[in-house]
Amino acid sequence: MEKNFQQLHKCPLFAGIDEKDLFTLLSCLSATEKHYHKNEYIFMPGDRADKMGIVLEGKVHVVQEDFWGNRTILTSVSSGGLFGEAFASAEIAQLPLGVIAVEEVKSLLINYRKIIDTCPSVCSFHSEVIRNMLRILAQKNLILTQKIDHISKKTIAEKLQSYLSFQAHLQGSSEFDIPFSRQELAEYLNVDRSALSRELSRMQQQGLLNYHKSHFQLTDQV
Amino acid sequence: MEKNFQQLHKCPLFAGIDEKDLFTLLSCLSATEKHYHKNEYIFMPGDRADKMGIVLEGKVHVVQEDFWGNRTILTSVSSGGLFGEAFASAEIAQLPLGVIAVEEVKSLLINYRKIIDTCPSVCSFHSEVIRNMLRILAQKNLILTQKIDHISKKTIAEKLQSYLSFQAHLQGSSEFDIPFSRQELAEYLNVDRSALSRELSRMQQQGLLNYHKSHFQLTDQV
DNA sequence: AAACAAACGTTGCAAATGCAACATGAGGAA
DNA sequence: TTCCTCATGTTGCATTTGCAACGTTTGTTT
Repeated sequence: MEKNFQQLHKCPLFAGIDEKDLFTLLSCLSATEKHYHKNEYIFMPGDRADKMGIVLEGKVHVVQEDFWGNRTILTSVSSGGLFGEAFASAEIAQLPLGVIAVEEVKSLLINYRKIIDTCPSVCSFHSEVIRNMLRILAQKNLILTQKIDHISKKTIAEKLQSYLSFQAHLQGSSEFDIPFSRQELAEYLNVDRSALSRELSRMQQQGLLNYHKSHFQLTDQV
Repeated sequence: MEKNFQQLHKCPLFAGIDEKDLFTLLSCLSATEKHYHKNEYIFMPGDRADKMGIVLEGKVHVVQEDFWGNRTILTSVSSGGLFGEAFASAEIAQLPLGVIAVEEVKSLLINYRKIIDTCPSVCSFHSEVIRNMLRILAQKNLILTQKIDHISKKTIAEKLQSYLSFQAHLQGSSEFDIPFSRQELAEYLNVDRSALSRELSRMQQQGLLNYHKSHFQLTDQV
């Protein structure tokens, strides 16, 4: 268990909490460590959504199946990441999706009530965890909103303008590097890689921007 | 101010809080009511993101401008709705977007610190507000995730299968009504209305479903 | 240097979609 | 009833995109 404390310290849910207080906090939260084999379900669709999990080791997939049986991987969560936190916090009764171990997984499960119900001993770190939880949910919110903003544009060129403008603003300059390769950017924007290259090429011809690999420079119209 | 209390009672941020406690709570939160004229900015891009707002009367738009000056309306918030809550909760320094009054607006502004910092008088409703905040952020999270799940499918048919499967699951039956008109559904899925009609028609021919207006029945393949 | 692999750019072509124009049908008002 | 309006369905056509195949560049290995 000891070595996992290192992991937990990096987990955003425990940000700002002194390492020496972690054990106290974990017992206060009744956190339990569980191990799962490859392809084993951690949460099944229909389970009560009263728990959330932290991946300590390994990788899990959040998966969903539609009416006709088509299976989709919604997200992949690796070491330090959370799963089930949105359903627990939203106070949803039943999970509409499953969480499955992609490989051997060590995970920490926490009952959500233990987080929001103030504990009898009124530990001071408890309120810190709640604030972290708020920050995590809100940040994910913003990330999701941005992504929708980008991918809901009609054409690839518009998606690119939206994404690149956002990056320029984020990095405070019209010249910047993006954190994606072409293939990754294409996946993020839900478009074909070669079609994306084609559009970038066109936009450069039109004088909207210059680029090389992952380095971009947006240019004002003259 | 009195009549606005009715509104506030319906605001999810104050769910579960007794109406008689609202005034105490509001002063505890240092909530201030402000009025805005049509086209007046409530928040400007670059403002400190330390406040959130509740629309009491009227309607506001959350707007963004990209590098080349293209303006987008991200969301529209009307009576009872919140704005700025994600940025405040995410502890973002500066707002990357603006909030503008579409018409005459009455709004309640709350400093986010007042919500998460436990107040000296330790009012019991305070923790209720925090729990509400968590629920609101998490629910919005799920709504956004679902939308991304739907619109990130490649074809219109796949988007429809994703959306309709979700509705079927939500309503617990393979026969259900959707809360959208065709035009609204097309906007939600980011596709053309007539193209959407065309796909629905095809899917019915293929025996995947039956529909009439907003009533749908998903059918198993025989 | 030579050989290879990986990432990216380019392009022809077919499929999907947007767009526009029109048809149909249901419901409301006079 | 008749007329009108609005939501939805239908369809031809142009554009956009996905897909596949191939060319180019860069960096690494031997």
